[in-house]
Amino acid sequence: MSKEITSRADNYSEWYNDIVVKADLADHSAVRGCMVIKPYGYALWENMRDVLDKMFKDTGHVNAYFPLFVPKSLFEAEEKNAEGFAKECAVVTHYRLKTDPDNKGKLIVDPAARLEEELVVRPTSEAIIWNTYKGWIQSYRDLPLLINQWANVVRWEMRTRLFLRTAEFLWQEGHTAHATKQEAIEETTRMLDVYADFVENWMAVPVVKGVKTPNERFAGAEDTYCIEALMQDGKALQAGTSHFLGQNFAKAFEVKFSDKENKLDYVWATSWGVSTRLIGALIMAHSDDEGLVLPPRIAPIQVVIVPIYKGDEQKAAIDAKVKGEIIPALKAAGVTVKYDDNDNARPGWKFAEYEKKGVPVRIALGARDLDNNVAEVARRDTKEKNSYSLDGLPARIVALLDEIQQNIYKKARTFRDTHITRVDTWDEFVKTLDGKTGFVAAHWDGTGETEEKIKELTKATIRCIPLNNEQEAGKCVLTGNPSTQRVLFARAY
RNA sequence: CGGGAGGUAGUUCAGCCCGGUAGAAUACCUGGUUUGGGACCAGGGGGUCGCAGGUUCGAAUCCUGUCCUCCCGACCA
Repeated sequence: MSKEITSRADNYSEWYNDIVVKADLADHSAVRGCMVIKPYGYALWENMRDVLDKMFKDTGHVNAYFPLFVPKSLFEAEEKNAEGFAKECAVVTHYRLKTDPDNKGKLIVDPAARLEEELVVRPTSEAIIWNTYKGWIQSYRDLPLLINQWANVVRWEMRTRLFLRTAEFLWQEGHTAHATKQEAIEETTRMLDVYADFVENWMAVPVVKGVKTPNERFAGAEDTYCIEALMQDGKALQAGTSHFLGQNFAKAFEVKFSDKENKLDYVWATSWGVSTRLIGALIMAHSDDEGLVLPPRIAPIQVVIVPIYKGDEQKAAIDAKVKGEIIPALKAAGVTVKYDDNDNARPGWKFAEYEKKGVPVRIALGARDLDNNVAEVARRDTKEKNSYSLDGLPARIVALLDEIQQNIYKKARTFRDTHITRVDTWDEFVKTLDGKTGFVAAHWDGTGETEEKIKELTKATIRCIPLNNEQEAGKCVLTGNPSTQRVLFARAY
């Protein structure tokens, strides 16, 4: 039945690709490393975006839009940031094409149209934004400046995977300026909390909040906070980051403000972002060998209704019930519903199709059901089917959607919790990574050298130092040097 | 960027070694019968064989280049 989708056991990578393509989320494009997000996938992104956008606005942020291009001189102003991204920047060098004199009908880059200064296609927007903020901020009265933008960015990746790592992707980036260090740090953690709230309560993906080690930190940041999620194959995925940028960008772009005492000081900055990568996380956290499994709260279609009938008479009776009563009631209850009465496809085909696409609830309604005043309700997460009375059906569906949301979160949560393994020896460390997989909580001596060595030996990186981490004396799992706390290691996407 | 595999109908693939009028299944269209887990019968339409060169009387097939995809590495603040 599900022969179209490679099973996870057979080939996890292919399974992932199959889900993306066959659930109609996205396609490869003619451009290397770039994807086409299809309407169903984009609808999912729009739902995610709308929820996040509201959360940002509820925490005082406003949206704006900054240019795609960053002059190279601006880009290089904050040295560490520029260095960090240098290897993966697309660069615009010319502004004109012309007809190839040697090859009619073909175009070549016009060598006479070279730009005096190259333009970097933004891999992130700190540079252009801080250059702009310089003109917007004079006094403490202009602060805090709380701006977000929804945009595309380009990072020239060697190896790409739909949603997880593409050369161009969609995201939001928040860029804020504050009068005090304390306030900027509070903003950083506030937005981390917003991300965790969204990913756990809307996407139903449990996350660990933590801080990155200096090695894994955003280039140009003082501290990088992150939320880390665990995928079904036991690999970790960074689902969002929030950076405390200190005064690095303020200094690089000369952004000063006068405080109440009329003293000049550099402002304090944060930036934070989540991207279409979240869709990759969503897929790998919940989906199964039959296809996508979507949490009801962000599913583009929450309920699909499939009529089962013989002849026009039965169809008319079902139509009347569905269009006249069920759909209006569901819509009134805030449920997104699709009635698929397309006569070209048989019910069985539709069942398989909507399972593949991860629609949380399916209602099948036939003539027999009408006689009994019931409907067959199937849930995507457990594949259970039950008949429910048509009286009170909308309320039952609303409750069921909520149950599904809770259930898939719990399932992912249990998987995550049982895949955090405390280990104290190198032997266990390696065995856990290779066998059980998941997060390994181990002592680390705090040095970048040890972190590098472990990465080299096992391909595992320190995903984060969890927030409010328990302090506990121990010995580094690799070097045996003293350590004060355990950190989370994992192989990661 | 290295190593391997691949690109032929909307899709999955055969044909290529050994050059000679482009194939199957499925999807699609028309008509009919159907409809409770991927329906059936009959008829029909659809492909510059990724793209560009070359060899040849003749290229999906041989040669060169190039683009794209997949797998494994390297890379990934």
